[in-house]
Amino acid sequence: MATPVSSQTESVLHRSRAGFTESSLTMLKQEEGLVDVLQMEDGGKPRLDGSERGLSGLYLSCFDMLFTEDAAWLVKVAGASAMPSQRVEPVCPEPEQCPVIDSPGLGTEAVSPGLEEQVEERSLEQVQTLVVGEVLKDIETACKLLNITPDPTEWNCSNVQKWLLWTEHLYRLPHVGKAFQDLDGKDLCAMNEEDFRLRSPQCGDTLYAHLDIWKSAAWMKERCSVGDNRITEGEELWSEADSSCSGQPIHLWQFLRELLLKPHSYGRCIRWLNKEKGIFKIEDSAHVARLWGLRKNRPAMNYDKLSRSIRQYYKKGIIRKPDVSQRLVYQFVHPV
DNA sequence: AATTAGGAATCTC
DNA sequence: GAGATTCCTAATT
Repeated sequence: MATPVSSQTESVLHRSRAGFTESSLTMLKQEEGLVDVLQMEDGGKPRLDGSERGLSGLYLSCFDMLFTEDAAWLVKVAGASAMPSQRVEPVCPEPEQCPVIDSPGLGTEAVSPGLEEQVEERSLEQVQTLVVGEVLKDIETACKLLNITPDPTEWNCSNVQKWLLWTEHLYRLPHVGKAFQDLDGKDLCAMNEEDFRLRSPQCGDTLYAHLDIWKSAAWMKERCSVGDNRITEGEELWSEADSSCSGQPIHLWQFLRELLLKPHSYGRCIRWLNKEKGIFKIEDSAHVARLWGLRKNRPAMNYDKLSRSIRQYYKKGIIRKPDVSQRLVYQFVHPV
């Protein structure tokens, strides 16, 4: 695995304009390549459609969108004629060689100065804003699913373990939770990259980089909210009819709705067949069960039990089987 | 083999 | 007590 980040000791002091440290952004950029590799792992078929993506996945989705919807624009932005218009195959064997979005001087010699430069500058800002927005959204989604706060410094030991499990799960890292036992969020945030490596030689650097992204996001959020009551995009999402801030334990049907709300992240494991009628299909029953188990702190959760809970909704008139019954297809009785 | 259905006991808030 | 979990048997796909 590529070492995503190096020498981040001063990163907190050098937040970029968008609020993310240079190292976090570097990692995000490099993940673009990494994700392609990860998604090739089963049977060599690229999986670009949804779940288990997390930050990198959303980041990639963002690029999918740009490439498919406005390929010409992005090619111009990047100033790279070699840029593919579709991301079907991994574009670069080494992450270091991947096209990056805000490299100073990237492609600048190919573009004439003046107006075009300004346009490019603005486009880069737009891309950066887009990426940052997606990262924030993804962190918030993870928070909802794990029932933890976005700010790592507020985590208790159990929250830290949840985050580790989640990150390991998303990025298919080996399980290293034990190496971080009895650490709360403050302890974790106080650790540097070397500390992470000491505790986990295999993926300490990766975990450190991911935590750095979370720290940066929390830092940004705090900065945005100070003296500014305007609702940010993140907070808007946060205030959706969501379970995690109501204090009430989340219901399974709410959880399923939340997953369905994020096709970007979970479309591969659960998706609408007919949103208007509230008909949805569980595409990966084991994965949805795992997510539910994570959310409820029930490691032994499986689809057998989850589906039993869904069936309890039949009598209550919350969920039913659609008129034409299909395997793994259910219908909300009262679609929104 | 996986999914569906529902009874029943138990757990958790 | 509500809602979810766990375990179960039996039927269906």
